Amino acid sequence: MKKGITALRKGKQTRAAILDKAVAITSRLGLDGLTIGSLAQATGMSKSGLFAHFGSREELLLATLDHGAQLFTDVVIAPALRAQRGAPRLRALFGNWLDWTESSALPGGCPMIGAAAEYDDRPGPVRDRLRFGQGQWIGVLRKAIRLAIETGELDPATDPAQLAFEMFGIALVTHHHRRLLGDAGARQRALTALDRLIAANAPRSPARAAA
Amino acid sequence: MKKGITALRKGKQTRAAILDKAVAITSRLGLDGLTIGSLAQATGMSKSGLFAHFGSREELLLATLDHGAQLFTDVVIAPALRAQRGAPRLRALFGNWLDWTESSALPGGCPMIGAAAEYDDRPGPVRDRLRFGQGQWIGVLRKAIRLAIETGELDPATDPAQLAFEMFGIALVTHHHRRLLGDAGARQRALTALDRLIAANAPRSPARAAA
DNA sequence: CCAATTTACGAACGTTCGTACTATTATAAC
DNA sequence: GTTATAATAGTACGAACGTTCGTAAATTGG
Repeated sequence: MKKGITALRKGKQTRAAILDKAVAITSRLGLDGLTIGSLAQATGMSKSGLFAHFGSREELLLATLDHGAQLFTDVVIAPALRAQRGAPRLRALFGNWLDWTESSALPGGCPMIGAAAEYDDRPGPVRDRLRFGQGQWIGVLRKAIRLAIETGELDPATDPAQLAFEMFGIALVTHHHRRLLGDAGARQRALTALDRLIAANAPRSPARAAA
Repeated sequence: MKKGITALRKGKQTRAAILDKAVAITSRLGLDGLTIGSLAQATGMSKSGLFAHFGSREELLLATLDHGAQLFTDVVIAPALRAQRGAPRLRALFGNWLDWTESSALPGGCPMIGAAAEYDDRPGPVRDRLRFGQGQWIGVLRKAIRLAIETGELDPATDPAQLAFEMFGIALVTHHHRRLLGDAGARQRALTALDRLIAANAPRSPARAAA
């Protein structure tokens, strides 16, 4: 038998394949649209065979969110960390974020944004997982902002939480406008907004960048 | 028999009562969560009796969106139009918008925002209706911005579309942070962000406000 | 008050939902 | 190669889904 470099056992790799499809479906139809039957059909498996991988639908939803979060980390965060800390990294994070919502693997945009809108008022494990993921991501954003303050590219008086909040808003409205309204210029508007956001938080006394 | 001042026939007023509940359910569970059965239970009606008012589930969804839009107009737009044109009206629109998402009639926040996230990738009458409503609202925002330019409270170089876009983003992230993350300070952050937005678009040469 | 019409109900349809069980096949370890 | 185990399929279930139909009750207009 051939064993790939990853040496994944059969079950694990079909599970991963299932979750790829699950993330895509969630992207288009939301978590509510992710049913065992439709997912089985999409993967060519039987309902019961697929079901055995997760034990319950809720576990499937949680696994899908985890899979999506892992994908997000790989595609959005990790590459941006290779950019120079400070403003370049902040812009890279933001740009990758916008790209992510247009990824071909996500026919309906960011699955977490959709899921958040669905589950923000439904207490339970799904919402908890969502909160955790979004909290992690906001933490990454805030840290990148703090580093930009350290490099002198942002004013020391900048509130990282406030700036992350506003950046998040731009990402959400970009998603909203492009997806729902078909606004092709949304991305450009988003970049314009980010520029103004950074400019508004530029150092008041033009101290040269350090580090 | 007593006939109210509105002189609504029986059917119309139960229909309105149904739609009130429908909007509330949509607020919490989204359009996907709005089922004939649950809505019948919430109103104390039979499934078939309720169904007869709409003829199909899709028609129920459309009627729910229309009802929500009407509510939005009454609660958010109309009162703000009594504020002085220009910056005051713009702030009133924004503030009413934020209040709307916390309205007691909407236990899960703005139903249109939730529905938009669900249906932004599902072509059909529901998405079309959603687009129309959101487009109308954006039009109102842009007009208010244009008036603020005319009164001299915003710079003539201000792009109404860009500013409306960014305001929309703040509203979305406020909704997101408060609902999902339980961020009680979201509203204050939103007002701070709006202030910054207006300040950033303040007239460059301090021409006195006209009109 | 009566007749016409609107409004609501109850029962049943076929489908899909999530899940439980059993059986069968494919894989991994020895 | 044989055996133990993991992975998939098959079947069936009760519940909920949207929808249809025939009928009873309530409301309306004359």
